[in-house]
Amino acid sequence: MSRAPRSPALRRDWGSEEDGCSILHVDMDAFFASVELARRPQLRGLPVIVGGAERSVVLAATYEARAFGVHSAMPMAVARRMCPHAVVVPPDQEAYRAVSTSVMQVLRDVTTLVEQVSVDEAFLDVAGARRRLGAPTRIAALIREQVHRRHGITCSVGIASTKFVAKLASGHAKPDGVLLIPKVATVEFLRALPVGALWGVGERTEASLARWGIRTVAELADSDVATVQRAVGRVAGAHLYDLAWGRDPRPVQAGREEKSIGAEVTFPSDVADLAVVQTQALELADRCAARLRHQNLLARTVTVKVRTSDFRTLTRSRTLPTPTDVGRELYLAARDLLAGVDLGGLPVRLVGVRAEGLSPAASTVRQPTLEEAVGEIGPGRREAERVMDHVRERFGAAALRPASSAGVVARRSTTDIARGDLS
DNA sequence: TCTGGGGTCCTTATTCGG
DNA sequence: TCTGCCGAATAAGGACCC
Repeated sequence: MSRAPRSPALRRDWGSEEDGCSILHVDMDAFFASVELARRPQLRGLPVIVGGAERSVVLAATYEARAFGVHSAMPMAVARRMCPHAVVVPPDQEAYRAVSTSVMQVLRDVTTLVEQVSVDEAFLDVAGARRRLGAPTRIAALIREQVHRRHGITCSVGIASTKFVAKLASGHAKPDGVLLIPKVATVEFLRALPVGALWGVGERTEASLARWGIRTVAELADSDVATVQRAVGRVAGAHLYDLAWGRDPRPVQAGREEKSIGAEVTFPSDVADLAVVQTQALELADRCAARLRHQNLLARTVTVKVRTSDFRTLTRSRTLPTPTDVGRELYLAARDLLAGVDLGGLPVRLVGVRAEGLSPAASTVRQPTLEEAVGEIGPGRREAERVMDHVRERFGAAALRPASSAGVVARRSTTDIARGDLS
């Protein structure tokens, strides 16, 4: 699902020397769309778009849909216009996660050195697996065969001496291919690319570099480091310069820890009533807290995010006196923060709640807060939320909601309740 | 054309304690 | 006691990635 620019001409034979090329980047092809096709074979050969209803973007598109100019992150309204006969499938994150977990297991059977980057891609360091399984190209073939046999989906693999080049290589191997960039060919491969291909160069950075006459990786590599740093900043400049010369010392890191857990929603239409925004925040805080508890983590900082109708994004954050995994505590902080945001009289398009400063619950000392002492929140509240976790586990996420966000549910017909629905 | 939801990382400004 | 400096922590925003 990478959006980095590619040059078709670079999908060629760069040599077969595999020594020093122990990094593999495995990337699923049109992942969400492929999963949908695998379980609905009648859709094969058709332009298929995975995406939500109104006010959303394309999450994945089959190559048939891409032929019409549809690509991921494109507004759905635009995609439908470009390809009116496309089959639109709503996303099923649970199904994608399940396939992802199974694919990652295939990779971990190759080596323990697997760094999962997202739901559909991962880096492997196969230096230690060579004796057992053979050369990297052979390992890549093995992985591709296994993934296809188990799930009926294809993936592409990039093989190189560094993570960054392996990732670019997998992008150029797509769809359903393998590309090896021998160590000696690295710089030549990179020079042909536009700067936008470099990791960390998006629209803004690309424009900044262009103002200094830098449009290709070759131009960047041939520039003075100081010039690049003036264009994009000291740290980023030095980093980009190194990447342009194929220098990327970052190792494959297995088992990276999460830094934050968040949830956000875009309203179907903009909301002017702050009470509605706060009620939504309650549900989001609850979701965050449930995930914290599920992973045995506590959060120290709460951040709220608000996007106004003019697409301006504001954030406000607060560090709690003591770390928590209680939804009520996250919500109280979020509610205060929301009340303090100056929206300039504009209605709200999106609201989000994020928990940051995470630490393992087992090793974090929790001091009772004043609110806990007077009983507003605290151990009792925490136990209640744990019970709710169990109910949701058994009866589904919709089984329980905070009372103040249950207005819609309350108005549902009694037949739902008669059918045994707990809400 | 009209822009999701999940994140990470970096920069800059401010505050606070020593 | 006042002032200045420094570093760490916090807060806000923004760019970027999939």
